[in-house]
Amino acid sequence: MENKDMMEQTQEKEVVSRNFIEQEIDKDLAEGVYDTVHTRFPPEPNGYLHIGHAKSILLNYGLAQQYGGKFNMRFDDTNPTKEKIEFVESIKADIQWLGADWEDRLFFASDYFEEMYEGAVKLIKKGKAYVSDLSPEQIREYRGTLKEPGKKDPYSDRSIEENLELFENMKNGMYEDGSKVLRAKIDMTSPNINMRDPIIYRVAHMTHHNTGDKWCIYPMYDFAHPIEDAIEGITHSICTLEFEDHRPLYDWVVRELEYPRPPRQIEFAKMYLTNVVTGKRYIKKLVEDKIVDGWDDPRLVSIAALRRRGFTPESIKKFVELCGVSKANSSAEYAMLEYCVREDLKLKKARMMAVLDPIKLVIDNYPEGQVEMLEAANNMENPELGSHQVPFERELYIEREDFMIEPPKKYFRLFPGNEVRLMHAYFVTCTGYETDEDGNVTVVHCTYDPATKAGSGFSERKVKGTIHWVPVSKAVKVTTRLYENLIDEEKGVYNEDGSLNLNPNSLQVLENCYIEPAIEGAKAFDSFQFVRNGFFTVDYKDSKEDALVFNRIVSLKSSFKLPK
RNA sequence: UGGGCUAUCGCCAAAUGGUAAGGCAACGGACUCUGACUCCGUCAUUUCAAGGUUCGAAUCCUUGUAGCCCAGCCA
Repeated sequence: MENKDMMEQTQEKEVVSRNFIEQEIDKDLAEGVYDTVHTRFPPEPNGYLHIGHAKSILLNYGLAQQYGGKFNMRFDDTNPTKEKIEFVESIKADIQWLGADWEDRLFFASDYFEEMYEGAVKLIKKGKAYVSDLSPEQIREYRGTLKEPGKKDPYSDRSIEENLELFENMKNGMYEDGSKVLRAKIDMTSPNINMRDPIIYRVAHMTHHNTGDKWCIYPMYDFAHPIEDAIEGITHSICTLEFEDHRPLYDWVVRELEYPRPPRQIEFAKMYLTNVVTGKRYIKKLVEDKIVDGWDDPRLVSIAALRRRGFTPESIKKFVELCGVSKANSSAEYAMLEYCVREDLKLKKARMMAVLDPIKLVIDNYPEGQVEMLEAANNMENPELGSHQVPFERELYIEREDFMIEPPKKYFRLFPGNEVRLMHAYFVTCTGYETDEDGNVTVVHCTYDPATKAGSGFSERKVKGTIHWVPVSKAVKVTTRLYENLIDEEKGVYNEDGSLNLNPNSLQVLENCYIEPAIEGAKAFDSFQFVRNGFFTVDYKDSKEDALVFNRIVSLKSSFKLPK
């Protein structure tokens, strides 16, 4: 039964168009190049993960799932100068949160240092690698430029025996950092700079977070990565576009090292978000400069920040699927991400009323001191989420924007003489208002019609507007933070003079917000943030609770636009 | 003539020589106890440009144009 379902699903998938990576994999499988699919996510532990990594994680994991293959987690920790153990844990946590399961396959590139060393020795023995004494400056000089070929390294003719000895000496710590490197002997005149005798080992006397002081030579990415993939039996090594030029070298390494069924590198375009700072190094700098709270500041798009902002793993997964995979550089609109979280949460979460900018509403014909409990569905579209009670009384807070003295045409909310519905409660008709000496409205007066109680089936007349409210004496006062995305990338993260180009309204603190007392746990939170177009979620940094979703607050983004 | 890659609606993106999917956004309208949701409708005679091949081209060819990546002992 289950099998049948799965087959149907697969067939359905096949009708739908496949992305170019899936097509490549299909071909490999059909041609018998591989008989399984094994992918991996290989971050360097030098920072927190962000939305861009989510695409890679979910892509790699998804492919493995889809083809019934395996997915590995691997830290690409071949450069101890940049890596920290603290990032290892955060990365693992973020990936787990996203739901990518590496099962028992958690690896460190540094665990393969021995095999990589042997690989290097093998290359030397094949006459395909040599130790060079050139200084970093000389190496650069000899490499040539983008348009001019490089020059032969004067040390490239050393004998195999000499290279072997020198390389062993490198390993044994006989040379200072930067004084010697091991180079692959390929082609100094190649139009592809990566093939001009790339450095594959460098000397770095440094304590590694995983291997400690065992090594003082470390392999370079271009040499290490293909070996890591080959050792783990990776079939499809999926990475981003900037590594396209490195693929010939990747292939060279697995070929020269004679790995059977060598892995294959496939590149796809990174994902950017329009008008949002997505670069890892920018995020890092904003954190280090303390421009933001930390790596999980909700104005960022790190996984931790998105989590804190109320995004769910499902919403991010959906976003990645919606974006698709291609080789064209592109940047998705933030609206698409918001759509995904709305879509995911709308049936899943309880909703409640809240007022961000309160103004008092007095129901003059409602008995003073009377409190009545009204039933409010937690989610009107999903009755399974049940309901809660909201106390209703003579004095309420409503959103300041939900009242206007002189409304423009098509304004459906409260204004003198107009009747609206108080959500989950009664119809009220505005009878007047009070102002202070500056003319600001301080209190709105109204009368209610007891016959119009919600759920009573009243249908004699209809109203166009329904507004949120909260009981004055029982509402919970909270401080709300409204977060906007931080940077308009078109202007650049940094101005030409080096100053930061920040959105000054990226963080608004609203001191005077009220929420319903009804939902358990709500009191525990003191700050909120919102997802535009309808949802209001709790910032649950200090709570392990999932985000509550509030009902839409009309004043946040009304589709009613004031005529100019 | 350094090399590599890319170009399809405001934003993603499919179409693999057979007559331009879909989603987001936007805009109309219906519905509504959230101006939300839902529903229904509109939104590329044309695929960066110009030529060519073909009965037929987004797909093939030619010549251009634009953008991205590469000269770390980073990944």
